[in-house]
Amino acid sequence: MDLTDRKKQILKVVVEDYINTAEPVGSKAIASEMEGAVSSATIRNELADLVELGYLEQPHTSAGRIPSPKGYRLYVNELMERQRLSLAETEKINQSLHLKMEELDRVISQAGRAVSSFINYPTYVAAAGKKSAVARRFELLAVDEKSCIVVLMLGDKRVKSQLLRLQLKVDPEQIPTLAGILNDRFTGISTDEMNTRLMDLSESVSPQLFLLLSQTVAYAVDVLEEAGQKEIYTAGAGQLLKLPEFRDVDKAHELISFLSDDKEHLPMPDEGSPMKILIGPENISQALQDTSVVVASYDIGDDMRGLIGVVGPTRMDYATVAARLSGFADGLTRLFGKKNLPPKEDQKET
Amino acid sequence: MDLTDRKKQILKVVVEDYINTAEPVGSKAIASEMEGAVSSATIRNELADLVELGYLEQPHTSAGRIPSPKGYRLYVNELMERQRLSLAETEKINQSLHLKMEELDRVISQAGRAVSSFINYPTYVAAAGKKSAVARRFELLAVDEKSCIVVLMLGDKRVKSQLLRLQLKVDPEQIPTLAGILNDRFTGISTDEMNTRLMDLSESVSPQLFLLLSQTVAYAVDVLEEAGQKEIYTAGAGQLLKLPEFRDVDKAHELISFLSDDKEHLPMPDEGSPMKILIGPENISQALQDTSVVVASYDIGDDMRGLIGVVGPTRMDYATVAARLSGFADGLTRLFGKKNLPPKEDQKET
DNA sequence: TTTAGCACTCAGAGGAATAGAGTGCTAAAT
DNA sequence: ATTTAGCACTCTATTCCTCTGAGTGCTAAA
Repeated sequence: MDLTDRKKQILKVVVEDYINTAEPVGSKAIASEMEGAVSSATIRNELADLVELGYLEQPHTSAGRIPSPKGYRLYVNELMERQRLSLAETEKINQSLHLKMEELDRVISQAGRAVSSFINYPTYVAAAGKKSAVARRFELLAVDEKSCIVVLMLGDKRVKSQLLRLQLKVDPEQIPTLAGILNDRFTGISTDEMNTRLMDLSESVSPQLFLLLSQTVAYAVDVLEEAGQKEIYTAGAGQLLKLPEFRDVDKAHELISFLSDDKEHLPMPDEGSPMKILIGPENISQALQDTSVVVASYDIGDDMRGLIGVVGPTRMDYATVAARLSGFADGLTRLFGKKNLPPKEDQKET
Repeated sequence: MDLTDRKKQILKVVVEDYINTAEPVGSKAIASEMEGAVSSATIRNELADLVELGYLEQPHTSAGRIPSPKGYRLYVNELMERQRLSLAETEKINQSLHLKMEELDRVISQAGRAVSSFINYPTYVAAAGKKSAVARRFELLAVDEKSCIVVLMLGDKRVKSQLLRLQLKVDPEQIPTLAGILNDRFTGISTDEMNTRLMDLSESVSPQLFLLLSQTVAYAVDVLEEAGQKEIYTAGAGQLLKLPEFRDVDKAHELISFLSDDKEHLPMPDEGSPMKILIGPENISQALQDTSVVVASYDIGDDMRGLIGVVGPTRMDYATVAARLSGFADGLTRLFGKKNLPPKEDQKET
C-alpha cells in the first residue's frame, strides 16, 4: 500500500512547512510551494486522502493540516533528505569539542551543553562501561603513618585514586604486603566476590592488617559500583520555552520536570545502530508522548560507550538534528580516540 | 525615622500574606488577621502611609498592597521570626545528605539537587579552594614501557591521578629520577612558575627525559588550573514554573536561561558571614531584578569553601528558606568534616 | 485618633460580534 | 477520469463591551 509520488511530495511539503512555522498548513500554501504544478483544489483532494490514510491530522474542521506521528515517521524514513553538514557547521562542532580532558563525567556533560546550544533543544548524555567494572591493579603509597594513597586501575584502564586516612598507625613495611594481597586476591572480580573474599581473610591475617584491608577494599567497591552505574546529565531544558508548543506553562513544566527528575526513563540507543529516532507515541514515557527524541551513540575508547540525545517537539527538524547529532557523535568518538582514555593529544583531522 | 509598632505589624502581615497567596493584600484581610485590634479603615490609613514611605506598592489604584523590595528588606532584617527547623525537617536534611563520597563535584551537585527538592526553588552550588592550588607531591607508577600512572597530591590533600601514555618507551629505571626532579622542583609553586622551570630544564637534561617531564608537568598544570576554577552547578530550574509569577513563559525563560547559561553571575556569599540575602534590585544581574537570592556557605575540610544558593521570587518565604538553607549548610560542613576531605566514616550526630 | 459609610476606580471575567483562513462540494473544463 | 474554479459553510481567534466585585480614599461622626 504505497502512496503516489504526488501524495508523498505533498506530505513532505506539509511536514517541512509545519516544522518551520508550527502552524497548520493550508492547501494554498502547499500549492504555491509546489510551484504551480497543480491547483489548491487538487491538493485539497489529496489532503483529504492523506488524512484518511492517517498521515495527516486536522486540528479542527477549518484549519490546515499537521502531520501525524505516522506522517513524521514516513518523512523520516523515506522523504527527508539526509543533510550534510556545512563546513562551517563541522568547524563549529569541532570547536566546541576542544574540551580539556578532565574527568569523563565533566567532559560528556560539557559536550551535552555544547550540543544543546548548537541544536537548540534540550539534550541528555551518559556514558557507560560495556562490561561491569573490575579492579585491575592496586598501588599503595604511604604518605605518613596514618594515611596513604590508594591508586586503583580499573579494567578499562581508567585510574582512580584517593587519600585514605587510616584508622590506625601503620608500619611502612606493611604496605607492600597489603598491596600484594590486594593484587593477588582482589583483582579481576566482581564487587560481591570482593566482599566475600574479604570475609574469608578475616581469620587468616592479623586484625590490624585486616582493618587496613577492609578500608581499602571498601574504597575499591565504592569506586567500582560508581563506575558501573551511569549518571545521566541533561542540559538546555530551558530551550523548550522558546517553542510555541510550550507556551503552555503546564506542559513545559511537565516535560522539564521529567528531564530533570526522571532522566533514567529517557530512551537509550539500540545496540549496534548509531542513531535512533522516536516520534511522539513511539516513546514509552508518558511525558514524551508529544515529543520526539533523537539519540545517538559514540565510543569512548575501546571499553565504553556514550549516548547523546535530543528532545524536542514532534515538529522537530529531523534532517538537521540528525545531521548535527551524528556530527557530534563522530566528533566525540574521535575525541576519545580508538585508543585508551584519555588521549592527551589534540585530535587530528581525518 | 522608625516605623511605629503598628505599622511594622501591618507590614509583617502584608508580607507574610503575600508570601502565601501571591495576591495583593487588602485592608480587610489584614484587619481580620490582626484579630480585631483595629478596623479596616484605620488600616487603610496606615497602608497609605506605608506606601508613601516606600515599604509597600499598589499594582493599581483599586487593588490591595504588595511589599516593595524595601519592605521585604525590613521584614528580613527586623520582622521575620527566625525559624527553627522541626525535628522532621532536620531528619530529612540529614537523610538527603547521606551521600556516597565520590568526587567532590558530584557530591555537591547532588547536594544541590537535594536542597532544591526540599526548598522547592532552583539552587546553585559551587566549591572553591581558599588558596590557589599547588602540587604537593608526585608519584609515578610504571604500568608498562609506554605508560605510567601519575599520582598528584594537591596542597589541600586532594589526590588526582591519571594514566599517561608516553610518547616513547621508557626505561623503568628512569622513573625514580623523573619523580625526583618533579618533587624537587615542581612542588609548591604556581603553574606559571612550573612552566618557567620546565623551560629552564630543557638544556640540562636529556631530550628524552625532558619529553617525559613535559608530559607530566602538562598534566599537573591542567589539574591545578582545573582545581582553581570553580564550576557552578544549578538544579531545579523547573521549579520556577510552578510559581504564579512565572506563568509568563517569557519571564520564566529569561530566568531559566540565566540560571543555565550565566551561572557565573550568580551572587556569591560574603567572606565571613554565613548567609546573605539579596532582594530584587539588590541583585546586580539584570535577570535577577525581580527575584531574591539566599546564599549560604559551608566548609569543605580545612582548605575549601562551598556555596549553596537559592533563587526564588521576591515573595519567597525567607524565614523558612533561610532556616532550611542554613540547616543544609551546617549539614554539609559536618559531612565534609573539619578534617581532610573526604571522610569515609558516616557523620555523627553532634 | 479611630471608625462607619459611601462613592469611585479599575482589572479581570464573561459574552457577543467580527474577521478571515481554510475547507468540502458541485459543476465545468481538460 | 482528473483537474480546476467558484462558492457556501465552518470554526477559531480576536476584538470590543459590559458587568462585577474587591478595594480604595474621603468625609463626617464617634
